[in-house]
Amino acid sequence: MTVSRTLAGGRNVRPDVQERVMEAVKELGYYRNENARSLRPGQPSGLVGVAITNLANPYYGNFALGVEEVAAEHGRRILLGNTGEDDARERQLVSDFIGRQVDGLILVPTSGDAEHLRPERLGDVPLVLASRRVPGLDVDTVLLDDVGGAYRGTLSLLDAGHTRIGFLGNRSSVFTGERRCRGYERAMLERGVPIDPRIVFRDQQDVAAATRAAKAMFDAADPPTAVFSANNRNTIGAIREIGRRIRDGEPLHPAVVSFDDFELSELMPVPVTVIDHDARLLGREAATLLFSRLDGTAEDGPRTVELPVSIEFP
Amino acid sequence: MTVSRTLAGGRNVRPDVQERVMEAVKELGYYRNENARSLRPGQPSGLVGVAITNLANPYYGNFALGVEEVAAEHGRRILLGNTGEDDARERQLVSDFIGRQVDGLILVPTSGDAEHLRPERLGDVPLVLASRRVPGLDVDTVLLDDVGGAYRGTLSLLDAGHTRIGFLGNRSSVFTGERRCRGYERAMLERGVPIDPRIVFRDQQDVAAATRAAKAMFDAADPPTAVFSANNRNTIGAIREIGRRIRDGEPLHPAVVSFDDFELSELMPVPVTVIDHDARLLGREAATLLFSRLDGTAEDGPRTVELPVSIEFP
DNA sequence: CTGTTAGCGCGTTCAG
DNA sequence: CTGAACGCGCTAACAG
Repeated sequence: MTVSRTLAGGRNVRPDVQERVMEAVKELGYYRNENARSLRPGQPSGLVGVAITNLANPYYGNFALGVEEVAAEHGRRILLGNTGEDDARERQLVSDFIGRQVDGLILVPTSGDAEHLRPERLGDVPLVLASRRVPGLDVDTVLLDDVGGAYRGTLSLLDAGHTRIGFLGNRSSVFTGERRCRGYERAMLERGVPIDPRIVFRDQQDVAAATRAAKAMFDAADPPTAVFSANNRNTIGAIREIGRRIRDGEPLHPAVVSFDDFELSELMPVPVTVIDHDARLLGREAATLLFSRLDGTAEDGPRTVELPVSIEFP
Repeated sequence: MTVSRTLAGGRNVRPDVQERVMEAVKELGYYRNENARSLRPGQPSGLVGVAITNLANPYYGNFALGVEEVAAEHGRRILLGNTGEDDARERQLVSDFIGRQVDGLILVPTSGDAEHLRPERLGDVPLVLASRRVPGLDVDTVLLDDVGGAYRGTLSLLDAGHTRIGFLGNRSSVFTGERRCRGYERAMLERGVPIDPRIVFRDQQDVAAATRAAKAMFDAADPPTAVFSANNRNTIGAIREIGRRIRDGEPLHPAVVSFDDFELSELMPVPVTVIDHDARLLGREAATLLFSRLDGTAEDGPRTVELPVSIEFP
């Protein structure tokens, strides 16, 4: 008991006894068992469960870093799982996290159903969604200004005089894919520029698929003079294809707007406008939302934070 | 008790009772408390502590992914911490991990002392080091073939006729920085090409510093005709500087060899040879080493796995 | 200021 | 096949 009190800060323990305790702790290599500590109901475990879709994507690595930083500032540790866009894996991770008594959950949901995330299934474990929403689930959420960013990016192409603007993006079941396409459509509609479905490609989840889509786009009868790419993977694919054609001597020189930054964008063979944002900040924001919930500092209803994006011209 | 038995597989429980249990579990949203489960000594917690230096680096994101994958295959979860190359933070993370009863530790050590990693401090928690070694600590380790890769990369430049080859790398206290420089030196020595310290820069930890170093290198009296870059961060910095000079009209066209891959390397204004390797595989290998130790399948002594690298010419 | 009692949720062990 | 007793390490609550 005296040991417990000492390690808990030393209230009501004689200083000399505290010292003897600390000495023994060092000597024996004693570590307090954190799991036993949180056995008693109501005691926090100090753990936060984090499930993201793809750690190999630098975007999510930065996101995880942001979460980890804020968690550390609050003396918490994170349990990390990778879902790989797999519903079943997400469900499994969430139940395991709950079984391990996490104090809260931060999730980049894979676009499935919401059954396993309902409050009644989660008990009183607070949940924060990041990057994407889950239909029918009204909880704290951190998003990017996808629609606004895509809208402004597309507008910049229209302002430059382009009227044939191709689109490359995620499949529409992906939340961000849908939103970014909406921003593109809104800008086009607003300016009365028709959208040609033959140069809109919305099914590419990796660089290889994006390269193929770009190929098809430039092989079309009336190829676009500009491309809006809705994410990093599609941008890399598009530029890879454009670069190949330029090396092969094709007189091709489309303008590119990319949602998501990438390194050395200034050295590309065509000018690239970047819609930039900070994944680490998104992670920090998600964690901040969660901890305000845990501290009881939060307001009642579910909150949504939408982080701004910035546009960087070449 | 019957519930416990049912959830443990159902041995010695009547099938109809099992069904009623499962039904109630679903109805009540019951989750077995994994922490209480591992309270009894000798019971594994199913947790692995992972500490890496910088999650924002895609290399370590991939590494973490590899570890997570193998851990998941073994029914384990990972506790993830970011050290940011900070000794104190690493010590703190390790003790917390032990307090949480992790079954094992995987660590990309920050180059400090080894006191807190000694077996007597760790109890019987097995430790695997990745990417780097800790002086005086003889444990299971997964490394890349840094020396060999740097050696072969440098040779390829010498074979192409270059005799003034600059070097950009990490500070020498970083284990991989030291090893990659050794490979460079070995190749130069072997061919009798003198190393000019005025074009050897070994102190750059980020892109900005690398850009400055490249600037100094090309501003030197007798600038190099080729550059060996010891890691991704230095490569990006070097190419950024080279690209800027080419755009400004300088008649500059150095060959570049880069330890670490990066996207769109084929579109660079100068040809880039890449020494490529798989961080995810490194993570998988580290986890495999750890679990073989946990299963008791491992041999006695500490093992070192050195993963090969591949050289990709432009 | 220090020690005792009790109970958190689980699984091992032993009785029925 | 099912249940009761016990103890894992810890701390809130209550003596002393």
